[in-house]
Amino acid sequence: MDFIEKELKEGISAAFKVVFEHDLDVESFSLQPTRKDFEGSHTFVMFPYLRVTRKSPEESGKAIGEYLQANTQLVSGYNVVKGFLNLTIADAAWLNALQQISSNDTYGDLPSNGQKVMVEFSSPNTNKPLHLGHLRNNFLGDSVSKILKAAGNDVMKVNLVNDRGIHICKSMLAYQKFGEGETPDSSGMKGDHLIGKYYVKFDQEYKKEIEGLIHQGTDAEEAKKKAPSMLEAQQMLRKWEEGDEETVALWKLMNGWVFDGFDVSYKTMGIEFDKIYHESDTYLLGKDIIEEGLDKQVFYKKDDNSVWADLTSEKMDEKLVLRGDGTSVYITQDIGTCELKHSDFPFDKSVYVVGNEQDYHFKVLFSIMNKLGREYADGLYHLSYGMVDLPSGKMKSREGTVVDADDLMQEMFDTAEKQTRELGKIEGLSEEEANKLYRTLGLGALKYFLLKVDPKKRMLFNPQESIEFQGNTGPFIQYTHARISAIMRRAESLEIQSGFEPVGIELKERELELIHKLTEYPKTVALAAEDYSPALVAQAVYDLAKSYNGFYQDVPIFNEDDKNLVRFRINISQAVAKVIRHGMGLLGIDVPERM
RNA sequence: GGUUCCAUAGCUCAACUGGAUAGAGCAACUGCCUUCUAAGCAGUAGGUUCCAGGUUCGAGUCCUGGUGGAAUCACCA
Repeated sequence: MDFIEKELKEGISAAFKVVFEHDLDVESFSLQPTRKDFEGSHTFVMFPYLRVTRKSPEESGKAIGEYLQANTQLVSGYNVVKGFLNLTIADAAWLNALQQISSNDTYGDLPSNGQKVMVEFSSPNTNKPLHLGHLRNNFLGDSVSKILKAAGNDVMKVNLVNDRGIHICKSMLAYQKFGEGETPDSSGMKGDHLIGKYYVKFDQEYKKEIEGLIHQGTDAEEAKKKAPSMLEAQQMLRKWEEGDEETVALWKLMNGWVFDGFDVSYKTMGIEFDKIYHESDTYLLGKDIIEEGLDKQVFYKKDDNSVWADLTSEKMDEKLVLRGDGTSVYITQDIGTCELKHSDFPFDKSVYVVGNEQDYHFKVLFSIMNKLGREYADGLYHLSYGMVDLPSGKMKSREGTVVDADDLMQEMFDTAEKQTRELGKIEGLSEEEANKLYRTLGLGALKYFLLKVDPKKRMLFNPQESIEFQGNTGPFIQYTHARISAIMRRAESLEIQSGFEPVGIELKERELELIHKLTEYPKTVALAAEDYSPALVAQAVYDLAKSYNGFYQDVPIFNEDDKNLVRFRINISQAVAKVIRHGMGLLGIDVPERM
């Protein structure tokens, strides 16, 4: 909380004590920003306290306002409309706040809270390339990690790669049959795209076989199970699990290609992990915990030897945790992996960035960890984000209705280049600088587009209407930063010293608005961390940039006789740029010095 | 069918967690580049917040019941 708000709340609390002889806990209420149509910046709502004041809302507000104005340096005026007490803060306090912000190089970073947080995201399958949905996942996970870190947590970013299983075998099988020794080098394709091609190929063949069987009179469900391709894929999975040399060699070869491809994509996205888990190493985990659960009577056995968890008391169903033949299912692995993660990094919180289609799975998982008596179970959190829809509906890899991640990023870079050229803004840039700028802008537009929406909500992406560079967009905010950079360059060339004297300055509306927004920024970071919501940061940074552009339009910076005022306005600009850079950084977006 | 989530301007999204006259961007229309970057700024128009009740001084937000949509309810992952 910034000191203006802190002092204000303490003042209000003191006012209640003196005027109404009532103890009002500072933590028990909050102030809200005053609506634009009224005088003032902070508003206190009187309605909830009328029982205490035993006066009309207007009289109560007036009494508090009067006290604050008379007894604090902070409040220079007030007005009461209905039950809303609007408070005006003295210019000196705002100027003081700006100086504090300016002198703080890590403004926006909150003090350490000693909490360890693990964030798991991305978690791709190695049988197909990344698509738009993965982009939302990756950007979200990366941004949330950065926000949590800024909010004072010790953060560990992990990626659990799903590199084994029947879906991988499908690609392998199709490659064996139709691949003819093709490699990423020979085909000129990125490894993940090459493998994806064979995954689609498998599905086509498989569908043909099903149709053939149905034509011969087999019913649909039966045909899906009996199709030769599927039987072969299952056979291959068994061979893989037995460690068959030839199968494992092919698996390693093809996975290697995919990883090379993914590395390129992650690099383009600007995303890194602290640790990578492979499901091929972890898929057998969890069985010993199932044993433990049986001993503790958290689980029970059925006649066929299969093991179950009964969650009916928590309005969920029974859940299979181990098959009758002793092999594991999805949740078995997750139970084991959860334990492994905690022993690797004893977290207070563990965040799973996974789509909301798995809501039920995680509810079950967390409930089981809880029943098993894991003290860390309360810290498990499913960051459940909504799907990205296309106008045609949901994306499906197998049906080819996906927006490919690499293609989309390239399109964004191309669009950025086109727009930059059209606006004639490449003058004076080297080829290398220009290319870097296109990437910064293109990726900024894309990340901002996906992160500005509340993660929990599903969102729509229309490929026909390309992502904008004007309005509420990444490039708009980047542009604001570039503008300020230009001002800083000019200030430097004019040898204007930084810093200003906080006296004799009468704040303009636009200046006050900017400082007010700057002071609220740390609160936004804290709230974004609490809600796991980069959207809050995006909104705040956009608001700030929007305000700055208004200021830029209305208020001259250099064309001003009072040199102290010039320095003050440069100081504001610098502080705004600092917060924009910090906020965009939390979204994983770079800001350019010129554009 | 059960469970969970969602429904706000023509479109994409906000609304500080129950506060004042519901805000931005895009699209449409008007203005503003011989002064610091027009990827900008200012303005016009656009709303029965899906419907019907309820709680409250106050409801887009909470409760109940509808309508419409999505996800999930696998010995797939």
